[in-house]
Amino acid sequence: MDCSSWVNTSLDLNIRPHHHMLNEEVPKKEVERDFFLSGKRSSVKEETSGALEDELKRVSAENKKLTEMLTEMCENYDCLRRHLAEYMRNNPQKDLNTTNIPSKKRKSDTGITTTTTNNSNSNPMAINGTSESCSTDEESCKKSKEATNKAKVSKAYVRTESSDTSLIVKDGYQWRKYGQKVTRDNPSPRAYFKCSFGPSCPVKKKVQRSVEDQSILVATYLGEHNHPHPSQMETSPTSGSSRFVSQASVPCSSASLSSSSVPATTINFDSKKSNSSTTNNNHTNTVDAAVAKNPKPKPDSPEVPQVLVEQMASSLTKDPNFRAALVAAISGRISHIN
DNA sequence: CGGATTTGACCCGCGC
DNA sequence: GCGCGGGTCAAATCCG
Repeated sequence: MDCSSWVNTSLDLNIRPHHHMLNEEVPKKEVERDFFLSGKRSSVKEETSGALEDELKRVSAENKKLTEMLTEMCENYDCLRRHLAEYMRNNPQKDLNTTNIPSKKRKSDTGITTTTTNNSNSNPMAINGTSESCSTDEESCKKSKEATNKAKVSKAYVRTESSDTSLIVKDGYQWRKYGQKVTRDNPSPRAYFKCSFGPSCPVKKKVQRSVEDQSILVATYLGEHNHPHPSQMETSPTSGSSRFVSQASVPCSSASLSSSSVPATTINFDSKKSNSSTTNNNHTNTVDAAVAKNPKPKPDSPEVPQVLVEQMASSLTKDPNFRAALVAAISGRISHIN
């Protein structure tokens, strides 16, 4: 209610809410007038301004802390990104795909795999698990290019209970299964789903268990939902968290990566090359790629899950959508407190 | 009974 | 041209 929380901060926490004006035009005149009107009221004003100052300090400190945390996360992210780039250089053959089995794959399937192997790093539009372009070096790419231009492709890895044999990835959307196949390179069946949000939504997904680790489900999403996330429709629009879920863009952002319900992430196929020089909007791709690389937990690297968590956290903090949601959430919280 | 799932058949693109 | 394999269709079945 009061204006104390609306300090201009480096986090841009204050997006000029209506309170804001209290600090500007209106108060000046009113304070002046009040001052002349009654001394009693001016003392009240003094008290209030003291409280406001305190509040201001508190919020500023809070803001500073948040900024520091953010900076730290960003540094971690950069560090991880460098490591990833280095790793990619050292292991150019290893793909993001969970199947390391070299297969004489056909191109239709590899509208996906081709995009992973060529220079899609120049794709500034790829955001959060999307691959839109095949590059130029393959003619055969034409068709998959068409396809991928129409349907964005993203991938998510979801750890499930080992006892859980279903091919269900809970990402918040409703899916209708329309087929199941056993593919050659993987003994476990692949399930095909369409978004059940009417025929208007073209999104499809494939779900299959990872070859290396049967407890990991690999969900491949094709296309973008043209409707809001169900959770967004159900919950109040003022809820910061729900807004975040919906803004986490694209398909599948809320699937869980582990049994402990770590928020999941979308994986970009071509992101492994999504270059490290890109800034801001693309950084998530690189990290997602790193995540994508890790679905098969290496026995000799027990720290992997933690790394995943850190990567996701870093990725999230770099995500403008997430930041916007964070700002909204914090702003809401602060104003709620007041 | 209606919607969701299952599953065998079919289609189509690709490699040989 | 043929065979293979992934993706989709649609009838049958299941389930609430």
